[in-house]
Amino acid sequence: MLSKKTKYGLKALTFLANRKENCPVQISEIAKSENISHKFLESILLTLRKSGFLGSKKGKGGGYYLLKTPEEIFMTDVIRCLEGPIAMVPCVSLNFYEKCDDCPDENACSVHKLMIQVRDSTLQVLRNTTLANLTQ
Amino acid sequence: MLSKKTKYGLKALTFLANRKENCPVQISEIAKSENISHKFLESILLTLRKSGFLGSKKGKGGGYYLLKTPEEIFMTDVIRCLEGPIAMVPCVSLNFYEKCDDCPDENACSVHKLMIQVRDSTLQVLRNTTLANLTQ
DNA sequence: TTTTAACCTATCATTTTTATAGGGTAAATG
DNA sequence: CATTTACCCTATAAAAATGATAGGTTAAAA
Repeated sequence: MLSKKTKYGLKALTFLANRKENCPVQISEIAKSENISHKFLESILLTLRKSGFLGSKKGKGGGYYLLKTPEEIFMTDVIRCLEGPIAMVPCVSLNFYEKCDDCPDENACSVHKLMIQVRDSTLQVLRNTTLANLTQ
Repeated sequence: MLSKKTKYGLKALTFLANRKENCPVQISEIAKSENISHKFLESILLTLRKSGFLGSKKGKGGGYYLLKTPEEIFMTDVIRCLEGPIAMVPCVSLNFYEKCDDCPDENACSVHKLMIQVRDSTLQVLRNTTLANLTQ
């Protein structure tokens, strides 16, 4: 299940990408338009800024804006930033690998086998989708 | 992230499918072999029995056994039984559909759009994989 | 009738998720 | 240079989901 954090993050990014001018947009404006709690959205945008997706400006007329063009923002990167691993089990994760406690040999594990296939098919979608594909 | 419930359930099913004879196997034997808590596994096998994947026999020589051949047990069905929806958001779920609170129009939602694609690519894998593909 | 092993319900502990509180800091404005 | 604005940051708490345990019940075999 996709967390609200990731869902809201994607909606906010889409909102920014849909604007004609890439000038700072206030948290409040995004929160209101997308029905998101202001404070919760604030923490999400902060994460996106720290990961290099967004820039920010303080004070009057401040807000958040995209640091890249929508075409350059890949879903793999956004989801890994907000949601964490794309794989459904840590033992098949490319970026967040972890060994399973209960598995003596992961090459013999049936779940491992299946989840590699699921991961790869999900990756194929996410790698070929950018923020630009979500707009309009 | 795949729950332990689903993971353990898949491992147990694979364990049963890998046996030469389809005779009752005790919970304890599966639990020991797969490093799963006996009681937790018990509740999982109960779920699988109630959904028609497994049969059971009480008393001495009792245990659980497959009710279908491994070729007839599809990953879509097992995962929906143990994990719930395959989709990452309820608004794109085929079997567990729910409207989102925050979305006035889901056809205009960027997340909705993306998650339909992810769902479909995952489904393609799970629909084409049976328990038989996980064995040996 | 004793033993075995599944059946069933309730409960609890832990972790994760979601959300809120409240003050701090930088920038624009007049 | 004071005031307002709006992002920055840490801590915390409420809620939900997950993982695990406890303990007795029932059916079947020996």
